[in-house]
Amino acid sequence: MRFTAQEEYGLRCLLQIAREPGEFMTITEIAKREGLTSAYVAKLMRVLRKADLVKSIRGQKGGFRLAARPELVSVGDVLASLGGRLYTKDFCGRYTGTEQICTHSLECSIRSLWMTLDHSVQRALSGITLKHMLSGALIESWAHAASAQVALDRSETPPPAA
Amino acid sequence: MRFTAQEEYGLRCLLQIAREPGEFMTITEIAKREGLTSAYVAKLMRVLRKADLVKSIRGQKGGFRLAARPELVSVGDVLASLGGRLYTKDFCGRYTGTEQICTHSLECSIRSLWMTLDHSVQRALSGITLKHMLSGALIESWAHAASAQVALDRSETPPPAA
DNA sequence: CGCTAACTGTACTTTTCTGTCAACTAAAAT
DNA sequence: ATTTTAGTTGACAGAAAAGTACAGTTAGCG
Repeated sequence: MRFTAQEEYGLRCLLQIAREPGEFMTITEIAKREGLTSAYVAKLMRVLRKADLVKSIRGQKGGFRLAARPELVSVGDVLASLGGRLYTKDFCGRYTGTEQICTHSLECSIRSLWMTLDHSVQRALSGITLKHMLSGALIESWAHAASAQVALDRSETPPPAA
Repeated sequence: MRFTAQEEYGLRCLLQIAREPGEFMTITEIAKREGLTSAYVAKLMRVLRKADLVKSIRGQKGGFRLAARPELVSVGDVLASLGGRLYTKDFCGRYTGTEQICTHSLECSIRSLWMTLDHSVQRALSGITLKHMLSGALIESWAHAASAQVALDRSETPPPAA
């Protein structure tokens, strides 16, 4: 179980854009700030644009901005766009037979496990928005040695009820 | 964020072994039950053996058995052996500078996010053992439309306090 | 012993994911 | 209109993961 490069770098690029609200940031600028090549950033931005997470304009004065305000953008959606979900319905199809059989066989203990883990991750992600990331709310929650979720719930900017 | 093939198939093989307590199961038998090639199962079993999750004996009458009773084997440990942890300390090293700088920069919001997710996954996995997987406790927890963790806590075989 | 069944280890091939490149299109400035 | 800046696209090369092949070792059995 691991994060993909696309998730890591895509989220970073999105956060760089989110830091300058209202402005359009160019690929070159994002690349410079993150220490990535422009070509790679361009590829990542394409994914984010297709997921409607950013809006782009071309030509001079072009660039990218968030499609919505940071407090409305769930990190869960961002990661799902960049790297997909942990568990999807077609997961079983690649090896196991029909879903009915699967449900009663040993393999499906594993399917349930994957569902459980996906559920946990979604739960943890549900209340975290780009704004939380920008404000350092997550970092603080660790500094206080409490669970991230609990700390977020008490922070100055309460997350929406997912 | 996704599961590796090694996690999926390695855990399946381990569960096949766990189904026949006391016996030694051969690679051929495991491969047959899971529909995998013997060569691939052999590779997976090596990983499990090096993690001390199974014991092997060679020669005729050889095979594999669990190194410990199913109720003592945490699925979290199994997955960590097969695919590593979601977040590790050296994670930042591959791109960011020192940990101090990292803590106060934007990238570290991401580091905190990865830590949060790792924490959630570990929490979900902490109480799940091979025995739970075998007994169908996870499947039942989904059938009752409750969170897996809650359902497990109430099941006939209470998980150890992680 | 010698044969056979079965695990062990290394090296190899194939596939998938990362990251790059070059050619293209759009918009603004002059 | 031309030039320049900047996003768009698809094809490609390198790296990592997945899966295979094969030669070697161990242990039972006759």
